[in-house]
Amino acid sequence: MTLRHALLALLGERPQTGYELTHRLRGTVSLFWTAQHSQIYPELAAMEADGLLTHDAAPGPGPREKKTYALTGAGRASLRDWLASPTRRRPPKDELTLKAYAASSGDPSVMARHFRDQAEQSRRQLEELAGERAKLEANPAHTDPTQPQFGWYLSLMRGITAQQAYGDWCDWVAERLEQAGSTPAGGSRR
Amino acid sequence: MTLRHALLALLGERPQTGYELTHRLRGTVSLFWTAQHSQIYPELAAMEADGLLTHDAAPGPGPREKKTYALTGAGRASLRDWLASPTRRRPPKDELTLKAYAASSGDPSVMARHFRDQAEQSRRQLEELAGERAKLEANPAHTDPTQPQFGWYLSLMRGITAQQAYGDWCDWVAERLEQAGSTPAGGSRR
DNA sequence: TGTTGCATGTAAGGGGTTACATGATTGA
DNA sequence: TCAATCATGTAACCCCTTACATGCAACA
Repeated sequence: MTLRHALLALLGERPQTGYELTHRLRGTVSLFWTAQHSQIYPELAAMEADGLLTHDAAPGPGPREKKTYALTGAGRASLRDWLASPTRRRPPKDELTLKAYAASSGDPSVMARHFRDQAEQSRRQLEELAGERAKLEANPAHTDPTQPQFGWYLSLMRGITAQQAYGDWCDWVAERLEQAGSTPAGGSRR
Repeated sequence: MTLRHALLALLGERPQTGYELTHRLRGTVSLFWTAQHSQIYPELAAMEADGLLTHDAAPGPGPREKKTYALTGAGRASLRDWLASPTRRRPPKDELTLKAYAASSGDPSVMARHFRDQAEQSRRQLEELAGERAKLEANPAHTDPTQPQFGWYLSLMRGITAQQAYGDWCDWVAERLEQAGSTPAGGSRR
């Protein structure tokens, strides 16, 4: 139940609606956590039932009320507990690395193009992230550990360094595959 | 249904039992894909029903037969198709980065220790991976694109570079948090 | 008039983890 | 005798994605 912690983390900054939370989990936050609105709305209701949240209702644009959720004391305590608790790292699932693992079963030149594409995509995303970084660094709040921008900056840098490593690896793999593709298959010995 | 592709990738090297596959998905392969036996056995049965696999049965140690699965022609074709198909990268979920994001809601010095621990753990795992790397590099097959060791090497290097970037980031975060912890909270202005 | 944004909800189904269940052989 | 390794299977439950469903306001 880590979605719960993600929502506590986001609501720790300020009260928000499910709609806002959904959009934040598609923006920069999506670099390390994602969720659909269909998951978020029921979870917010469950968290309120558990006493972690309360909401203010206002007439909404559609047929239903607009609900702005805020942390309760218990919610804030739960957030602090989670931040202090040990983190178990569960292994990421990366389909592209899996393909690299099975490289000997595929066509080297086709796969090389594949990895080049992925590297290219990675570079494009890095440019976007560099823009975000510049924005944050222009604001001195990103060095103040009591401001949310501090955490934003830390996690953005994770995104940038991870993306950098990923892109570099893709290029390296592509090179190895291209070398393999130019010398005829099975060209070593047999 | 990517578990299916992972199993195709592993069986592409040689025929194996569900038990062997389970253990490989806990060793080096776990760096980029994992699965439990409770997931694997039914999937192998489903793949056989779909004509991708066949099995040889032998008397097993327990009450049931031991089944060694091998790719059929269709299985091998499916593996090649997958390798040539575009990969959609789905965002990884990283709880530690989420905690960094929420850093302003926590105690800097407690969190700093947390990130130091994680960096330490990362370094220990890197040592293990370096051992694996040395083993592979001692075997010249790791440069031959027709040998499974070629793919093993590619994916192992992904694990190493990713782990390196992760550990470095953890250390960097810890430093920032330690600086914050030494100067009294809210020490900028107000 | 048609699309985008705001705003909330439910349902179906796939994927994954944890736990239950069985039983022989080997080594401490 | 007790634990670990080999070996396969099922059941319950949680998490997540995709799709269905509603309806107002603003803008092109």
